[in-house]
Amino acid sequence: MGENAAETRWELQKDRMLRAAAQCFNQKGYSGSSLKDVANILGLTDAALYYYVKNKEELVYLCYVRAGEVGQESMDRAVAEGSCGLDTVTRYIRYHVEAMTGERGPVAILSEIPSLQPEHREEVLQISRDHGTRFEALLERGIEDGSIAPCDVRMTGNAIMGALNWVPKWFHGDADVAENVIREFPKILGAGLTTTDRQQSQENL
Amino acid sequence: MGENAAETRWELQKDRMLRAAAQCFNQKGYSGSSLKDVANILGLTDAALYYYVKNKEELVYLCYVRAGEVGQESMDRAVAEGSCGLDTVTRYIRYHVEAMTGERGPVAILSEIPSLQPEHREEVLQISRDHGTRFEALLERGIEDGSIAPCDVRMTGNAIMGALNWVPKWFHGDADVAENVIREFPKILGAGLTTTDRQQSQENL
DNA sequence: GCATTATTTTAATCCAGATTAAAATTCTTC
DNA sequence: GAAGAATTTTAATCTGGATTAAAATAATGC
Repeated sequence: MGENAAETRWELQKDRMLRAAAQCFNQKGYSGSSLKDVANILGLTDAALYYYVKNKEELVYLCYVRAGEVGQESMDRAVAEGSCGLDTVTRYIRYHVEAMTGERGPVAILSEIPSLQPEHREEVLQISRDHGTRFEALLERGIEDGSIAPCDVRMTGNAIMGALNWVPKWFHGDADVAENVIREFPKILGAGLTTTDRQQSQENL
Repeated sequence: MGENAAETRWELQKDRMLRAAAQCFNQKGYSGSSLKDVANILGLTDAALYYYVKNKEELVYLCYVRAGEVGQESMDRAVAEGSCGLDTVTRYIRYHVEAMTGERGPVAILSEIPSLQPEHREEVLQISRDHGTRFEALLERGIEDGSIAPCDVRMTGNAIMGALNWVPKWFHGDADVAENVIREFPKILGAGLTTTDRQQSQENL
């Protein structure tokens, strides 16, 4: 039960590699990132990566699993510490953004799931679906306890998760920017959930 | 002056090709999409695509230019028809979502900009930046005319654009779903801009 | 119907970048 | 400081999918 932080050198290097890969994939795209690019960031040779991973597909796969873990951690913490539904959702947004822009980053954008081999693809999709379902459940809880105005939880979830998923696309490690995201994202995304004046400016068209 | 709809067969086919490519890239990713995949959708052979485009890079490039056009159209229309700043922003969101999920879709996600050749990359980046700037200007206008609560326009813009940019990732043409997005996205994203109760549930951490 | 142009296919190349095997280096332990 | 394991590199191969050239088919105007 004592396997929290990576202990062996191998595990440490592997985690470094996954971050380097995430950085590459987010910035250059999957096809635009050669193993050499990833290896360069680590000061290694492309062939060295094969000591940690079977092939490029497994590298992406592990990036995605890691991204899923980061999301789950944020959600777990939010659920543990949140009071009402809205508070929990807002915390999730904040914690998730904090993680992505901070110690756990960079986190890979799940852009290439279809390139994964069937078993890996299914697994990642399942993780992703579960995460979405968990988030929608939070929204429903908020609607029940009255902290969130009634809404289509599927679409609302899509909107919020979209905004979050896109963060790694434009965030490149600037600490000042990180501060701003952490402050603003929970505001803009959370505030949209409470308001009752939803129908305004919807009249015509 | 009179070049609105594509007229020649060549232009029609080319537009069909761009949509097919966007669909492929969004679903399978760039690397996961072979020219054969794109050609199959059109009932063609991969080599036939070279009649319309110099190479795969240009295909992506044109997809991205087209995506930019769709965004601009939505913004133009919103600016033309909107009243206050908030109304314009809300309209932009609705029009953009309508376009992406409707007649102009599918629209490519700008995931592989770094794979473009330098000139193309610069051009697409410029289009993308301009679009972001225009959107931020809308937010500022709304803050000035009092319809939008003061906020970090850069981050708020990132949040909203992220939610929008992610749509093609999960929307695959279902008309019922389209209805829901069009109804809910302006609500959730627009409502977050007006509220004054922004600071709630921000106290602790 | 024929000549010309537009469009697509067939059948090769061609190549960057993934992958592999063996050798070299570094690290550990006694 | 030598044996053995862990890690990385060097130097090849290997390959899918992009690309190309020439031929075949379809469309159009006369």
